[in-house]
Amino acid sequence: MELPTRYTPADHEQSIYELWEESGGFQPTPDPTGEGRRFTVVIPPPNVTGALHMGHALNGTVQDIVIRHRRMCGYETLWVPGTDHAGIATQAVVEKRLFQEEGKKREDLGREGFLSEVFKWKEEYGARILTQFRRLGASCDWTRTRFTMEEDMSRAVRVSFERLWQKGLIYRGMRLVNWDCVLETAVSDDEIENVERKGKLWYIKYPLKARPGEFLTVATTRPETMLGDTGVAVHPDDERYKELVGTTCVLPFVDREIPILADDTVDAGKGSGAVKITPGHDPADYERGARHKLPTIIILEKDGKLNQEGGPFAGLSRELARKEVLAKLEELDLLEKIEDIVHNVPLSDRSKSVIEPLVSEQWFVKMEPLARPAIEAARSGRLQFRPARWEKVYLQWLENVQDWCISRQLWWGHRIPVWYDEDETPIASSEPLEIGSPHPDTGKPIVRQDEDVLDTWASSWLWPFGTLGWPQETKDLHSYYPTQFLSTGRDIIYLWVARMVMAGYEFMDQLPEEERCPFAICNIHATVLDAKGRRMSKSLGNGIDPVDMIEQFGADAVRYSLILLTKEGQDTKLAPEKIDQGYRFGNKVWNAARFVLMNLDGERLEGASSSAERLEDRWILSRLRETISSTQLALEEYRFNDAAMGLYAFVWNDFCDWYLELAKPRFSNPDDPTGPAVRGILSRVLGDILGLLHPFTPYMTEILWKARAEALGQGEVPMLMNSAFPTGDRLEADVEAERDMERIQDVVRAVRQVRMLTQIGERKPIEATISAPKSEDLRALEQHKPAVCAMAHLESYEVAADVARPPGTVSAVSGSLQIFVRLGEEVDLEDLRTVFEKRLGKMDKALQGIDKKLSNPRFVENADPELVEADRARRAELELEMGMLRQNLEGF
RNA sequence: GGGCGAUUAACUCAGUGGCUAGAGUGCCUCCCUUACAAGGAGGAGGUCGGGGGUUCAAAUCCCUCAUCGCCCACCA
Repeated sequence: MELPTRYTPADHEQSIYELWEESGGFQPTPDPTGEGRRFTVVIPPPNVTGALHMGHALNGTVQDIVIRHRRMCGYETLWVPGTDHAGIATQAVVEKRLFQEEGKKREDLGREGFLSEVFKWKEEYGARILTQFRRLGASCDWTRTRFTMEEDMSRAVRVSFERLWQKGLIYRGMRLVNWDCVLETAVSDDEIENVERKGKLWYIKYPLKARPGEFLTVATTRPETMLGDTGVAVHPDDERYKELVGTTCVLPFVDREIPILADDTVDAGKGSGAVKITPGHDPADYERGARHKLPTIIILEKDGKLNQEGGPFAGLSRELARKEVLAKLEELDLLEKIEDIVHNVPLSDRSKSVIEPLVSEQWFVKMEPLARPAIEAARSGRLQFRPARWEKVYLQWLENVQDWCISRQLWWGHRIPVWYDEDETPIASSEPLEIGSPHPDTGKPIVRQDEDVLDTWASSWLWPFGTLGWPQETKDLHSYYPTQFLSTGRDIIYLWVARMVMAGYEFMDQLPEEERCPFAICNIHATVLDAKGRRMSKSLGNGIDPVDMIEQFGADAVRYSLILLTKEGQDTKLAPEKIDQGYRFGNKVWNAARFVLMNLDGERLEGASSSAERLEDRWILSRLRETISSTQLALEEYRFNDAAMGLYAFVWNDFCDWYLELAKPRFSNPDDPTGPAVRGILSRVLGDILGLLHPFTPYMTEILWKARAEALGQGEVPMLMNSAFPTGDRLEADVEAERDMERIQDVVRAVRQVRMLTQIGERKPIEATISAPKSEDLRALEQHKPAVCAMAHLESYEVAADVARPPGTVSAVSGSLQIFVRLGEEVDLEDLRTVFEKRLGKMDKALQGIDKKLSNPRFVENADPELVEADRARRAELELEMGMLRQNLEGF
């Protein structure tokens, strides 16, 4: 196979992906060890409205790394893909499009007609994001792709609802909910966002009933809601108002007499110290109203217009009503003053419109009983968060959990499986009830099904087992539940993660307690920000499209860059040029592989690891062993960044910069007897590098794997994806080789430094004399002359335990080693002197630090003896090296 | 109001009690050396946000302040 000098991802990615998919490797295959190890991940189902963004790309990469790694380790792996119908979001998108393109509202089409429009839309766009996941290289089992609105999932939702109903955990009630006036539905507390905005605080005078001409002033940011007031509250200890408590005032415009009462939730320091109570339209007032048994008056229609309770303002929109109310108050001289303030305004996540708290009839789930086992799951360690600090966030929400408003006044979603008879007696049923059939409890004919649909999370919380077939006892459910790893963003810890855990414990009760938690690890990935540290968003237009990046740099580069940039859970600022780092690394691997392969020539190379003939061979194999084991450990512990950084350093610094360079003269010389050995080792190390990198950069490694097999004359080999992850089984740690190699690197670097700083020239052949007072250094340098000479471009050198500086030479110093290099006539030593002086300065500082420690008896007594010994040795070394540096500086 | 995270080289980030505090990018010098110039070699550059404390020893642990960001909170 001819490999171009640059890696060109676009030429390979699609065909490689097809090969993977056709191989069946994305589908689970039994653990070959017979131990039955399984590893399951369910994808956080992206919204069908969505397109891949950087958060998805990062999370997709993380999941794919885990899955590919476990697959290569022999686990029976399954990664379940799918999409979420995302009730509100999708309905809003389709409604908007319908209105813009055809000028129609959903009511014009009717429920059936509208739903078929949404399904059409879903068919057209729903798969797009999954296609983009494929481009990323995601090794999902696409034969198991699920959608939260498909029939099986709908049934799962109905069954879950019925079960909660039977346990008495579902109730219907008039409650204050967050109302989205644009989408005309209730939304949950978790779907609103408080945004700080400039506003005004209006001070309104309410006439006192018993004292004509006197007023009680209340302050409000929402004057129009006064039409729904049914009381005024002051703090019980507030001297200003004490005597008014128990009396009444009269609400302007509607002439309602409302009581003035004392409530200790009132903050006397805020506003006027008196707060109007609007139980129908304010959460705090709802509580106060209930406490004091005040009536609740609802003044808004579903679309935000005032109803007949608005009196003279009936029919106006809430915005207009506010203006009119204020104008009228002004006219009546009831407006005392106006203050400018900054306050929080609740906005709907979906429509971005201001939420109106509104009392309405909704369905709720009692959450406290469901929360208990979910809390216990985290406390007991059965569920672990990565990073661990997110556990606190999870627990805090669960411990203060509010009942869940699960009804939505939408059409796109799972219709609430509740039917009513002619007396409006409700009954939940997992099997749809026919109109006219008898009500299971009352026997009276069923007349209608509830109009509302369920919150979208009422289906997504079933995802980890619903996708595996629940409520049926399928083989998949048996085999793959519970899952091992879930990775998602922090913004849905409450919305989704906590609810999935609750659902797992609640609905998987056929399993023993310890197997119900839907996943063992919940990984909260980093947030990808723009270059300025802002969230990427459509409105800011600062998003970086992963698909663009994949097209420009390749999927491997996007994956590797994202992992290099995101130390576990730490947010990252991303700019397109940062993807370049991943590409450059890929290109480095590509070229290293190309170089190795062009020198293999179809030789059969076996037993590479046992034929290490030279120091560098032993060294690279020892380094390889260390890299394999640290990568394996990091991946087992979900430390992706550590793994990627470690591989980066091993491949680039150890393998390319040193081993390949040392290998060059050996196989370019046909007479070199170590040629076969070096080729064997190169092929071995390359093979393992490809295996280690495969979870991170699957495409490129797969191509190179095939090329390697060809170069080795192996013919058809299994794809890398389906091959075993490298193990260091046949490798041993070689401490001596690593130590010797370090000395050699020291010498080479020292010579290079002298060459550069004195402008001898990097490659000019020179001779050297080395003083190596330590016996092991002396041995190493005598033994490994070819390596030193090759890398430092020395013709030859002499080495002895103690050598005086020969005349006409300058010396490079490294540790206890001194390398004397013969210089030409006119050489400028200034740069070298500067560097040596600077180094001396640093070393002197270090020496002082050590002296301070060693002269302190408490250190010598308390510290680890090994540490003290190390410091003594270090001190001796420093002194020696400094002495040599000084001597040299004198000679300059 | 409460909680969490961040603050280390010009930039983006590693480093959680003990080597002369590291990497990538950028910068300076040299090199097209037959894998890669999207490369190689060498170099410059940091009082680790401020202050206090614990310790023989602090970028690292504790307290406090500052700045930035995120989340939660009845937000009149």
